Amino acid sequence: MKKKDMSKQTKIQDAVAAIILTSGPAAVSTTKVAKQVGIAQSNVYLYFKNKQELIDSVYQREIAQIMGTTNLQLLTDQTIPIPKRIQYYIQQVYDYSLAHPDSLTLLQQIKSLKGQDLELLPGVNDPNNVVVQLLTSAIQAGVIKNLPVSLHMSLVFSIIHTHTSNLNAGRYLASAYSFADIYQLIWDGMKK
Amino acid sequence: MKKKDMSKQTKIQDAVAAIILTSGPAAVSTTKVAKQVGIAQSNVYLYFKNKQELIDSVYQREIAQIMGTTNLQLLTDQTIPIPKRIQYYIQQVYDYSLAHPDSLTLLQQIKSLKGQDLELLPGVNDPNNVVVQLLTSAIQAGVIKNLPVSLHMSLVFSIIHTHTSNLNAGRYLASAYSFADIYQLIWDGMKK
Amino acid sequence: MKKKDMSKQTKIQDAVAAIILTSGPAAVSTTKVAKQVGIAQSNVYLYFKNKQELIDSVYQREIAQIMGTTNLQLLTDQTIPIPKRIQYYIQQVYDYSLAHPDSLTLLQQIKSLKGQDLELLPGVNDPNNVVVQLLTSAIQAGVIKNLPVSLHMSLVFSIIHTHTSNLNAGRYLASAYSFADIYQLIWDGMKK
Amino acid sequence: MKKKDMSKQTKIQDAVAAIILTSGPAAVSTTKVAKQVGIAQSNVYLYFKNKQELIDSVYQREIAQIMGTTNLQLLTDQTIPIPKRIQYYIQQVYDYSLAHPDSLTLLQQIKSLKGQDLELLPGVNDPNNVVVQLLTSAIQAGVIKNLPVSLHMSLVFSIIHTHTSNLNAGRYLASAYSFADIYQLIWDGMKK
DNA sequence: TATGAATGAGTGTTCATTCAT
DNA sequence: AATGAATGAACACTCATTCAT
Repeated sequence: MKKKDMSKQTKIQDAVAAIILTSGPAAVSTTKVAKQVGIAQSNVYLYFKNKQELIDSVYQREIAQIMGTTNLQLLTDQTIPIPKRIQYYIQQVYDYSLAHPDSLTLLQQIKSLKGQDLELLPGVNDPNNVVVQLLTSAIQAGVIKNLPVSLHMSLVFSIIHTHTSNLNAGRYLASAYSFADIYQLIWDGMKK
Repeated sequence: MKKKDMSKQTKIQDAVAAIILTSGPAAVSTTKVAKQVGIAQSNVYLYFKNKQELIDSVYQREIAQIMGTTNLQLLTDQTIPIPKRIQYYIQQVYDYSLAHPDSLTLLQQIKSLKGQDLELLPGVNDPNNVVVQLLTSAIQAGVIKNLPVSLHMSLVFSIIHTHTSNLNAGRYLASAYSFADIYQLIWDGMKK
Repeated sequence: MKKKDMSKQTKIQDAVAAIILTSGPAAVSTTKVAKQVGIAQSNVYLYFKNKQELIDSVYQREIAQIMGTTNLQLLTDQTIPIPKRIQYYIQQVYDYSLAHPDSLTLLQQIKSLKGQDLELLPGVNDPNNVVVQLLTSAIQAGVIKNLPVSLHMSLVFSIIHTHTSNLNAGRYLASAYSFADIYQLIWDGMKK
Repeated sequence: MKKKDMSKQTKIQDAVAAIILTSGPAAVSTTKVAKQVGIAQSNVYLYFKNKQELIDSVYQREIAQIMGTTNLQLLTDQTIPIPKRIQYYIQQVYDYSLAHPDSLTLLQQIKSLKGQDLELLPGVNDPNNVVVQLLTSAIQAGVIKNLPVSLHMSLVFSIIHTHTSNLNAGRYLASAYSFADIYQLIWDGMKK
């Protein structure tokens, strides 16, 4: 039913994501995507201008999903102390990553396609970015270490991503480590 | 001069590394590699059985270089307290990464070629691996947190890699942060 | 005109057959085939999964044509005496071979591509094969010599094929020898 | 020991023959040949001007071997009656083919490389050819059917070749059929 | 005699993209 | 909205051949 309701556009994006996750980003081709969706190859171009836009859209969709799941108000609420807000942030990334175990991997894979290691998430350099603002304030307030924001964010993402990948690969059970355990490592690293 | 002395094999590997770093691992093709080296495309196959072996060799070369620069004795020397040995380890990764700013990126890119994010360094699952042993002992001794070794390693690599990439991209000066700063974040995260 | 009506698929197969007959099976390449048909090389893959399937299809087409021209009922009609049925069989091969002078050559050439000389026609080892059944019955009835069926079939095909090739090469006129002449040699060899 | 005494030239020819018999004539390449012999690829060109000459030499060598094993005097001895001489001829082909089970196959494969089905053996059109002379005389003497000599020769070769191939493929035991059985079929076909 | 390095042409195959229907 | 046919460019890889050593 859900499948039935899904637009072709979505189906195509799903196929791209699936191919990336199973065979790597270099394996994505309109041929394979179309075959997987069950449409003609040329059909892909009805929904996406070209391959790059298709892949970009998959990236954007993933970002949008993260943003949609994220409670930005919690992070900007000045009435909540900064450490608490950072904890919320970490928890949100953690929860999202567990709920969508392939999401971070997918983003990282797409990034690697083009070369050069870019920031793990968009907006790391965007001063308007909510998280960047939160962490910047935290540095100024002397709450977390005076290090580049990107280092703090990298800490959050790499630890959670590695943890999720481990779970995904069955290297240990989800019950083996709680959020508190993971959070402790991250926060100990960040905090001043 | 140096170029003159270099064997074709090395030149080819260099070209592969360069292409990966500038255009991503998917952009590597025997055609481009040969063109960059200034030889006929078929010539690549005189030195490498196939493309995969070529790329693998670039990976192995990078690993070998890291290993060559690493002082393993320091890490296994039982007379040195564990925290000190871990510090040596972090310092070695840090120094290497600064001296070879593309090395970690290169390794990460090659890994991502095939899909699925594997461990950043080989031997993470290899119990004989010196670093794995060191960290395992550290956990048993209650020196660092009781979390998967891969999480601790991921912490080390992602922080140092992000830092190096930032420097490489000119986001801030190398003098802006000392090793001590970086180390502090990592060690605070790890230590119990 | 006929060319206009022919599907691309057929044209491609025709080109393959032509190349095999003029330059041998090893000379078949998608490049040459496409050039001969007047299409892009990649176009071949719209109609055939790969080169092997293309060549196989040419083989199958030839077999199908033979089967289509063959009156199998005559060969299985138990009311007709076995020698007469064998004569019909020989006559059918003869007529077909004269009408399609390249057909047997084509089949033989394709067979030789892969190495080892296989049976000249498919189904020589297939006990369900009508001809095999006919000849087997003939042996049991003591009508033809008690020798492997493949020898009898080889006799039929090699004599007729050589004769047709001779005609094709203009070594003598078709009028020089009648079917009766050819048949006599074959039948004398087979019969007990 | 024998191998040690063999000249490189011979070893190369052997490799070509082996490749043809196992993988078909199209699979012959200087690369594979050299690898099989254990020499450098370029080395092949020390002994043969080019690939064609190499393959031709393998062909010639096979022919020469047949000729060497054949007792030509028996076939031209006018004191022996023609039917007896033809029987000797058939027996010689038979014996040779059993002793060198791949020889006829090899010759046929090489022929097929170039396209067009040529005569099965060289000299079929050469009036000086001993066998052609024998069969021509036989026709004139009214001993065998008045059909093209090539048909008679094709009869001999195809039957014996098919029989040998069957043995080679283990389709039946050599003891299952005697020379007399095979000879009977051939001679019944030829004789007037 | 023997080799390894070199190369240009060729192989089969896949690709992203376009276009008429 | 959807398709199939078409294509040129790229791909990895193999080849026959040459040449300096």
